[in-house]
Amino acid sequence: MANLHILIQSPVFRGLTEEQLGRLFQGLHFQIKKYAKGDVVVSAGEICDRLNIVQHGSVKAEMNDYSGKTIKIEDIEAPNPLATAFLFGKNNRFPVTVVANNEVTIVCIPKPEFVHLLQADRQILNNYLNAISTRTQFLSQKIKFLSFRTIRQKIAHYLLEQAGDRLQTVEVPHTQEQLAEIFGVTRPALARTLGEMSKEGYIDMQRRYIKFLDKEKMNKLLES
Amino acid sequence: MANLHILIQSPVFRGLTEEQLGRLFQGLHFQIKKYAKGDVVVSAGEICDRLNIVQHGSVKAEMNDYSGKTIKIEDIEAPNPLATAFLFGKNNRFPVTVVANNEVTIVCIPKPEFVHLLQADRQILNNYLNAISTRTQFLSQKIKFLSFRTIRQKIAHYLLEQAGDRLQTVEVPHTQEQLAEIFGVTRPALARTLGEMSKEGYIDMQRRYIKFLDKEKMNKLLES
DNA sequence: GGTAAATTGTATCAATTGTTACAAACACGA
DNA sequence: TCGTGTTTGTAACAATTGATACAATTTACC
Repeated sequence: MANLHILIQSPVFRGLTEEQLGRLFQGLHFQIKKYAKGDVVVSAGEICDRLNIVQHGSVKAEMNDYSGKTIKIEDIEAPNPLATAFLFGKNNRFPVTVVANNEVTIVCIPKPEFVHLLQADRQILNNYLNAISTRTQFLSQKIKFLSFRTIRQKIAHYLLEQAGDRLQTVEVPHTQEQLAEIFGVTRPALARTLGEMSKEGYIDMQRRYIKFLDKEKMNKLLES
Repeated sequence: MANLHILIQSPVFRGLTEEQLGRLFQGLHFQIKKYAKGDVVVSAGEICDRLNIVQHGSVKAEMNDYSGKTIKIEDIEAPNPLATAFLFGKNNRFPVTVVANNEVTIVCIPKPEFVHLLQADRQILNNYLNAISTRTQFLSQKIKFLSFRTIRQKIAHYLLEQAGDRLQTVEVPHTQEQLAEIFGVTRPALARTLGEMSKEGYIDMQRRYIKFLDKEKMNKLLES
């Protein structure tokens, strides 16, 4: 059997020993597919009825906008799975087209077989549930963030979150450039708003260190 | 054993027969808890190490903003589960405080026991995976939507999505008020933008019926 | 300590959207 | 048919942010 042990490093099979992995894959019905650079691994709209894991190489996920132009979404390196959110759920079609970046091998496990794996091994089950759940949590957070209208609100939310129980000073672990990226705003707009909030007595700011002056006032920003 | 058959209508146990459900719950270690109106079912920050399903009655999920004021997030009616995304994944703490709206009973299955159920019954496994995956898909869609900056882009995205393969006319199944809500903008702003796009030759609009005049031009709006 | 690169502060103007208000068109039941 | 409530069209002004440019400050490295 080919070099499956690399799969132990994938989020789905992590935590297994080589023996366990070997045993589980014995008698399992699966394929290993090879692709050359530029080959289409899956097309957008195709039914997702199998778990694909990149074994070697890397692939890119692309999307077509409505005019047919393709936009690159992300790169997926070995040994990571493709589109774990579309193997189950209401929408069982790949939302993206996946293209090989170089010589690629893909481990391809049909959905019924994978369900067997989930039932047979608690570690795999936990891994998979954790992976999807973590993603859901991440997306929820992101939406919460995007739903704040003004930059002031985003700043307030971010700082209060960072602060947690600490009452005084927060060291921001990002540059303004990065923060602006996270907030989805331009860097000067962020700096301007920080400046305003400083002048208006919300915070006292020394570069990366931000001190709360009036938490109450700041909380009110988030109430609209 | 109490009236567990109602659980068959919950997303987690749907598709099971009463016999199957009965067999699975025999020997299962679980609790049924009762709460009076106003009781706190779970507090925000509490560790989520069990699956809670509302068996009778309804509960509300609340969140504290940073100033301690509580905001109602949603109501959960029987027979639906609480916080399915936080039983697994990196963050295992409830993000919300759950309070009983009336007399409530909650079926409470410890995580290890629930993992047993997932392994023992393929239907439950599929139900649970489908539930989380569908939610992930929903959130992904929503984020894609929120990531469009201008109202024109949101309109273009929405209309092209609605149109699908149809080339001509779309009937919008919402009022402008509702659409504005979905887009996260004010109603007059939406109407204004629709008017502009009409004048500029993107669309021809008769109330709920919108006709594409220049799909190419519209696609270009989404390319920034 | 000095220099180049990175980071931050600030300013100006245009574009977009929110806010508020009111009129016009439509839908529906009496 | 006539009102009445809902939905849509439109307008004026304020607020917010994007875009762009450049100066000031800090940091890192030699």
